[in-house]
Amino acid sequence: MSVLRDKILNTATDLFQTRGINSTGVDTIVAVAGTTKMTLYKYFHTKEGLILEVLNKSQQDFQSWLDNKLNTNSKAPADKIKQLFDFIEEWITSPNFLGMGFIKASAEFPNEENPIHQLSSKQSREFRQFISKLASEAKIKDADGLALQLSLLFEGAVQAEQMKRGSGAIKYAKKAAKLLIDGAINQ
Amino acid sequence: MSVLRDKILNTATDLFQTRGINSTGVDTIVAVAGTTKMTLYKYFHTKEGLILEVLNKSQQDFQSWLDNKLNTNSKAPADKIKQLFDFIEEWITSPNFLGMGFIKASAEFPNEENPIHQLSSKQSREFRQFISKLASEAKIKDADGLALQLSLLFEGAVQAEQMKRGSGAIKYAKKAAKLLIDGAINQ
DNA sequence: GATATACTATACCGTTCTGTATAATATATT
DNA sequence: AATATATTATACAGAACGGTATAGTATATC
Repeated sequence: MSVLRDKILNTATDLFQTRGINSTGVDTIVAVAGTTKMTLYKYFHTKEGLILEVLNKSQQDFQSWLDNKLNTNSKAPADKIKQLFDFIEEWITSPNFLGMGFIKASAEFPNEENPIHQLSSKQSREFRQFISKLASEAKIKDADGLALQLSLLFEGAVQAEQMKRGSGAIKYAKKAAKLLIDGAINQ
Repeated sequence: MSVLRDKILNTATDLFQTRGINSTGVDTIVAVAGTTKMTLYKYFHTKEGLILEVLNKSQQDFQSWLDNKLNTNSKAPADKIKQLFDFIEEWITSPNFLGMGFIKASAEFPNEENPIHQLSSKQSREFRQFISKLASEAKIKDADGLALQLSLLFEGAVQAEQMKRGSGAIKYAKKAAKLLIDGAINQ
């Protein structure tokens, strides 16, 4: 919509990931974005509103990127779930990788009543359901079970990479995922 | 050492887990612990010092609990790694479970230069090395590789449980772990 | 009884936080 | 030229933050 609105959104996304959400004040956001608080509060009514929008946009961007990768590279339904972790590896090892929004946000807002925690939890659940859909389309019997296991490997690998850049965790997550997927297919 | 020192440490541990570290002020800690700031700053020179001690004690407590479980229940070396996730399940599903300190702390302090992040990262690495030692003693060839995979499942399951209490993620993590362990043994 | 130690109570400092009020400026539309 | 809109600049309110200074109390030891 507005160029300044986008600039604020992108700046906040970056700062939240690199410095933490609670440690990033709105003054810092507007200073880095090159605007003022009045403009920020015109587009986002509260800091919490901004955080929620940042989380939503981050997840949409990630999901769009992944959808595109899967749709252009994988033909058969079974290929998609088999290649899923190849693209996740590409995403995690990219120099632009700064972490997963909903993983960090849920840790900063641990209370399950908190709207930010609830959105994080929802995004995690929806991503798991997305994997489950891929598994279903690949005619895997216990699609939900496999999806849960793969999501654990995914979140574990992201967590490991957030703790130590270049951890190499995703390589082993990929191997484990392959084993679980092959096991689920031959069942 | 001192009863008040312990009270502050335990109160801070609880509040950090349930409300977040940055969202918990020292005023709140002393109020809940039933003491004053003067006493807190007598035992812990800074809030950061308190956070570091909380993380250390939490990890020591967890590791001691797990060591004890493994030593009293598992006889043969191979039994230990096979039963590891049984005890992790017991820990995660316990009503006292509030999450893993180093996972949340690393998310709240994402900068790798930060002492709190560095301690979190160290604790994650040491736990992985602990699993690797179990695998080695069970004569597993790629002990480090298996340990990394199991730690991903572990951290993924903890993350899932932090997001949604009663997620049931650990049940599927256990199944996946069994598959990976059996695969690594028959190699 | 004097002294040391542990702790409380309270007030405060300087800073930072989210959020708003007010006035000025720039730009485009009518 | 008049008007609406977007944006800046700045100051500030009110609360919370980490941390300290000061004075007083309770308890145990010598």
